Amino acid sequence: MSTTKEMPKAYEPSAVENKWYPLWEKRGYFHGTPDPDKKPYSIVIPPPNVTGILHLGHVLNNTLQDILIRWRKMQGYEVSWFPGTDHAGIATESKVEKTLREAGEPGRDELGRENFIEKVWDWRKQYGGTIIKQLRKLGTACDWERERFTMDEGLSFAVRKVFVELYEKGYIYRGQRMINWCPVAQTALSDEEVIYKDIAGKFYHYKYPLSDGSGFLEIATTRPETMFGDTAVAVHPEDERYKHLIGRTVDLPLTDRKITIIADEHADPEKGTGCVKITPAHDPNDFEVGKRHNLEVLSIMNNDATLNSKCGPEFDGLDRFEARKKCVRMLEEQGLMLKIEDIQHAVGYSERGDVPIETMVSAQWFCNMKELARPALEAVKNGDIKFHPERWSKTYFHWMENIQDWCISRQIWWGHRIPAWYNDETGEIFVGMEAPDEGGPWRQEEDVLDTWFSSWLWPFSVMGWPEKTEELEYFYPTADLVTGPDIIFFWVARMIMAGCEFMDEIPFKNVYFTSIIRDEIGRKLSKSLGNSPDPLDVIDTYGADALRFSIIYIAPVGMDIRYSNEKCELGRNFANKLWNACRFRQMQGPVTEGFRDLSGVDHSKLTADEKWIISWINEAIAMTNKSLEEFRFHFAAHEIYELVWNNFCDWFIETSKVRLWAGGEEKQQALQVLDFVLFKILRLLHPFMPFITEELAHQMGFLGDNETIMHERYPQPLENMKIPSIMDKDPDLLDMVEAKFQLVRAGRSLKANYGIADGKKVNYFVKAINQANAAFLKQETASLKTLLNAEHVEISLEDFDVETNGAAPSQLSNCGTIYLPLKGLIDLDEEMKKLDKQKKQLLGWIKGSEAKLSNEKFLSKAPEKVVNEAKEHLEGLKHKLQRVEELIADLK
RNA sequence: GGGCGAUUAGCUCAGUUGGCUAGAGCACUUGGUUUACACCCAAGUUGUCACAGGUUCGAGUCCUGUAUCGCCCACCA
Repeated sequence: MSTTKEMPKAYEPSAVENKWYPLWEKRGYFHGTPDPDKKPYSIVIPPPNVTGILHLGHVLNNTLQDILIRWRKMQGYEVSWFPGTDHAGIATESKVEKTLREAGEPGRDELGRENFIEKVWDWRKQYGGTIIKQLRKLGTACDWERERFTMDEGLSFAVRKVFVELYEKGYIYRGQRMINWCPVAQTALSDEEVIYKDIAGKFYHYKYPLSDGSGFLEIATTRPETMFGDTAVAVHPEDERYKHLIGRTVDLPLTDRKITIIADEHADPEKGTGCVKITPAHDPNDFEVGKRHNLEVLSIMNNDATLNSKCGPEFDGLDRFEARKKCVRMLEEQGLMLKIEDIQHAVGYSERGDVPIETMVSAQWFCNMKELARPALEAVKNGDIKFHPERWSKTYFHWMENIQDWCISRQIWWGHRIPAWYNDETGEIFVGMEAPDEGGPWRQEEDVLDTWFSSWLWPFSVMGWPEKTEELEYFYPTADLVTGPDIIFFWVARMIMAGCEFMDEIPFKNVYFTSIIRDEIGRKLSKSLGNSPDPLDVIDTYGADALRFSIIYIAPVGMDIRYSNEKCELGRNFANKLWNACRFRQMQGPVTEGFRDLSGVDHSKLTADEKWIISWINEAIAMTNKSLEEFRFHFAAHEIYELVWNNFCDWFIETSKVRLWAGGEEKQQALQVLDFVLFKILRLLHPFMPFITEELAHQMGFLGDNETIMHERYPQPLENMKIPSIMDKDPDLLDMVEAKFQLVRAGRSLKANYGIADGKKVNYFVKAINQANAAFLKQETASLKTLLNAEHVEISLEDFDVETNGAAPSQLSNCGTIYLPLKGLIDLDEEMKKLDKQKKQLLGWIKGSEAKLSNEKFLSKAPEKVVNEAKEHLEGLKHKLQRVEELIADLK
């Protein structure tokens, strides 16, 4: 592999990204096959809606999964990330309807069921792959050969099988019940699809006159138009105000009906007027009251939420909100309206249609979840499944412990048609995998299933269930699930239930809940607000790696992210920094043989700086692996960022220049260490920034044309690498290296304070604090000269000679005091001020420290280690004070 | 009404079983084209850790309460 081609000065992501992804895919690197010699690691993607286009939520979510997949793969697991899309019944159906409408083509009802469904399939063929293509731009290592769609043959078969099984068990049933109805999509919805919003509304108080003319009842409601469906008025049985009226009737205004006053505990004497109008067909509570009292269930609404003929000719066909106005007006005209109050109240909205839903009674299919919930609840309680952050389990428990029957039928066409057939002659219902083969007037159920009724099988249906496939055997259960907390009920809970029920095994061991992404000022990202950046634009501008890294870097665990495109500069700059570090290395010569294991280096000859960087990389390796184990992604990102930028680039590369410029053996060793560290960094970073790391590993000559960084082992702490001489921990040595850097900072600071350009060569004098440091610093003179950009650095145990050199500005550090002799140019006032300030500060700290150490209780109760540290600390402070006082004396 | 979370530098946030003289990035100030990088380097400035109590030798970290903001759940007429 040639490494002589010069790298461009700045990293240019798009060419690199477009080159590698197709290669990776073509070479099958993303594909996992059952291998008994390896441990399996699998993830199923939360299938995006087939109508979807990539947004930042997907970016975060899929980057996290990709990090896990690539990391585990490099750790030696056989991995497979099962991708696919969800048919998203209501969303897709309305999307296609809209498309047809806009194209002026015949609409859904005109086309009829068969033709319309065909149109949806056409649409899916044409546009359904959009998000899948977009995911590739992000670099996701999905096992594309295993891509599935929730309406594929196999998955549809699984859905039918599950339906039949649950029906036979008696969990699934058909019944007349109160459901949520979306007037826009004109279908039933599950409870989870209803979003409650606090809305400003009116509270209407008006009269229901007693039929005998002896007075009236005052009732209060937010929805007067539902009065056409009233079949009773309820009062509390113990309510003294109304007790005597129970059993009598009122004249229902605007109608010619009389309704009975009934006694029911539902009526709360404390609330409103204590009288409640009962509308069994349109209110869940009233429905229950109606059942208790055998009241007529009087439906007054059409499917599009207009009133029906039961409401009389004046209201028939009128929209519910129009009807409300008209009702109010008529009540006022008839002198029945008492008062209208403004109130804030929660109104259920349909997720899709964004209009208030209607609760109404309807014949639908339901699934009783009680038994299914039991083992699923247990699985999280006993820790078989862990939530991260853990607190989400509370939400889960609460929902699962109060789980309601799931309304699973939808009055749309796009989806899995319910495998039930009605015999109109006999009234029989047949439920089975296929239509009943005996003759007869069997008619299949028109309804389809809730989309989530296929999604909840995803972890095993993608692997071929109910067939006992090799994949299922090997990759199930999956390891980790990465998803948003907003679908904990819709999806996560139900998958756990389905896994326990149909596989007899949990579907995943860990669930990581991602942050919710908001804009800079904390608003949710949405198309209508126009605050939702297109990730593809971001990738164009900054690069996929930059986007990935930035979003991980800024994502706090379990909290919302405040995102803005500018934040991607962080990732872009980081990528560029890494690029240039490699570029620098490459300019020094071809790759060395020791880039994997430092094999060309006599370990006993490693310099202090080299040991220092190796110890740091070791630390970073340990921390990164640990952080990923714990799903602390941003921690890992910070760890690597700091390693690369602060430790490697700012210090190590700079100090290694001494040895590189020296040439010969010294240079060879320096190159080996640089290669060794860089190759570790690239591998460490690969899961986060897959493109640039692959590119650089090749550019640097670490890998050949037919190799990939994905097949390299993820770095492990060096203890496992049998390089004992590197790891013979010499804590004093590492401390001395740190102290050296501190000394360098002090020296640079002196320069800056005196307005001397950083590049100007100067002379320094260093008084070391002791023999050991003096010896060390002497040995490091060349390094100091380079780092300080100095002509000369004199290391001594003697005092700086004020007599001959004149007073010089100085700075303390942990290994010595550094002086910048300026031949009389010193600003004495400034120096005195600086030293005075330091002295005051030191005195303050010493006082605090002494107080602490003279506290008997501290000495007796604090751990010995803490006490000793405090003592050492005080010694250090006193020593520093002494040195400051000497400097002050010198100035005088 | 119940539950959960947040409150730390101008902004966005770290701070993992209590040991901090409270950190990072961005922004800001000053200087800099040193043979990797101006997507850069160097040197700086910036804080009653929301408030009030408590536990402790020691609290940003634990406990109680208060305030503000946000999210979720709940059938309220």
